[in-house]
Amino acid sequence: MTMKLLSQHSGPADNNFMINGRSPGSVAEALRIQDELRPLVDLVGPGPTAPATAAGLDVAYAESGDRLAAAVTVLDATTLAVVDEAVSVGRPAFAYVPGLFAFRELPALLDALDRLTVRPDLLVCDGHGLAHPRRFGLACHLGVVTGLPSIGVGKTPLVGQWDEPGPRRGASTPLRDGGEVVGRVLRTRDGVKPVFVSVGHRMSLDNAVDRVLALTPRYRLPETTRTADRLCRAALAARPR
DNA sequence: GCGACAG
DNA sequence: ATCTTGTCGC
Repeated sequence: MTMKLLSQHSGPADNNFMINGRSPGSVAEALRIQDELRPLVDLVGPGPTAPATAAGLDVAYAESGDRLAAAVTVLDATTLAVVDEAVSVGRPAFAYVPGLFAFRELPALLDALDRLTVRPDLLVCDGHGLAHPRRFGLACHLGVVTGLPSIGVGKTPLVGQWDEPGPRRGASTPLRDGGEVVGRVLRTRDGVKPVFVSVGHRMSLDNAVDRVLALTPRYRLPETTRTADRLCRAALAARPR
């Protein structure tokens, strides 16, 4: 039983997704919030090895850039069938600033999460977790705020250096930044460009890599991300202008 | 000072 | 993120 839910939110004012219940009003404030929340990240995990469900989260923007749709899809982790989904249409809550990306999409994503009827066992985010300049990317932020285990899967790097992984699915190399391993560069399919996997919250890196591979039976990106991507794009198309 | 820079 | 034309390959 797939539940489709659509909501409208007016912007940052009605979203309590951080310590004081509103979006930051400046870069300085956003940085301060990251500093406050970062210690709350659970780096021990190791997280669920056999989650019943896994959620994909993604956001699509209108060409004007003044409107967005955030989607969450919950998949049966074994069959990869969608068992629940929700969308929220709204406004970007913050300017796009690399390193502060989460503040832009978090309100809408949390709004969508609130509308799910199923509480997922794992969040798979389209963006980095610990592979972030201050070790607090979108996946960490989402994990801390929801309390759910989370993984970051980025399509392009934000920080770090790495060696090219082998050409076959499953090959991976460490992603290093500032003398520490912050993620893994993972080949999810034979011969395709690798993705950047990092821990978000309540997960070990090894488990995160395993979960991503389990969610990637056919394409470069996890099925969770693909279903969420289609959903938010459809939501925008359904409400043009 | 000059680039790089998730989505 | 989104725009954008063709091209290569299954």
